[in-house]
Amino acid sequence: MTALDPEKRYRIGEFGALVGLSTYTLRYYEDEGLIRARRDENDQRYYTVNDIGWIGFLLHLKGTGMKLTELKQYVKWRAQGDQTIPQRRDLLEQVREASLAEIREREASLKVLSHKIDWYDGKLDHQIADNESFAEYLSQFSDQD
Amino acid sequence: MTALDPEKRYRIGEFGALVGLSTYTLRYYEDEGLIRARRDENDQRYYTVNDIGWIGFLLHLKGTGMKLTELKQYVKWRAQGDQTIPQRRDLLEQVREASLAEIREREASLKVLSHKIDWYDGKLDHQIADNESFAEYLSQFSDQD
DNA sequence: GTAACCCTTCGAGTCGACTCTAAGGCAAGC
DNA sequence: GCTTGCCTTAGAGTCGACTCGAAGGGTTAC
Repeated sequence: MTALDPEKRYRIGEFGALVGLSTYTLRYYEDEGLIRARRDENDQRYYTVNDIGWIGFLLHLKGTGMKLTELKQYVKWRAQGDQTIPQRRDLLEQVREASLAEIREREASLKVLSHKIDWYDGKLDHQIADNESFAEYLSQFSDQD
Repeated sequence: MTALDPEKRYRIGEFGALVGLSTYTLRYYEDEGLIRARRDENDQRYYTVNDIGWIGFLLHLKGTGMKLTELKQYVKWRAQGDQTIPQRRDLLEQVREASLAEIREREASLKVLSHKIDWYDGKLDHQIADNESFAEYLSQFSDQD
């Protein structure tokens, strides 16, 4: 069991590599108020393993399709304490619905794409094209190809 | 049963409303070689119900996350006839994999977001915050909030 | 007949989220 | 002592996919 030292200071470059963000992006996020970094006696930023949690959470939110502006609003509310929990909850709920809708749309599109791949596979299987059944097959998707 | 007239000519504005694209976008796609429009004796574009199929298919491909550049390549190959079927198939396959990977990532992110919503709901239920269990709960996600 | 629509070219603007450069300067490791 | 990394501010550049505007002119619908 290698225990990670909670005191270890990661400088911005090292930390960026750890969380998968460039130094540019880390500073950019800091400018935008999404994250904070502590500073050493020479004003150089440093992070600890503790900071991974929050950034990971942020990246998950971003991964749902949440925009930076929304993230900024969220962080702002968070800084205002527990009385903004309803707003934060509602924002996340709204993001969740939008994200689920996008997934559903994408899945529908993927279905069409997959059928097309299947059709290509069929066409590749037996070189003799049966254009009659092709047209029939395609009519399922209102796809003229 | 209202049969739609396959001869009916839709001008660009009407057709755009039908497929959910602006006239700008339709002309743009045409410039990019993705679609074609017939012209009347005065060089005005027109479309028929027949054109809906291809555009719908395109929009489905786009809906999987396929980029315009990829779409353009696809259309180019399509114009070259059946000998490019393997390339087209492979391109679609590649798009499919990328798209599925994105869905999986988004689903993982959504799980985190949903847990957070649940947690807010719990917190809203009983006003007395139990910070001990909160920290415990969050540690699941390596989320410091 | 007049408003609303369509045509062309061509270039500029928008949005989102970075990404990088410049300029000038400190700091740490080998 | 020199390379590499970090600091600042401020602004420019990138990518993708539109979106719009101007200019100048034809067309369609009521």
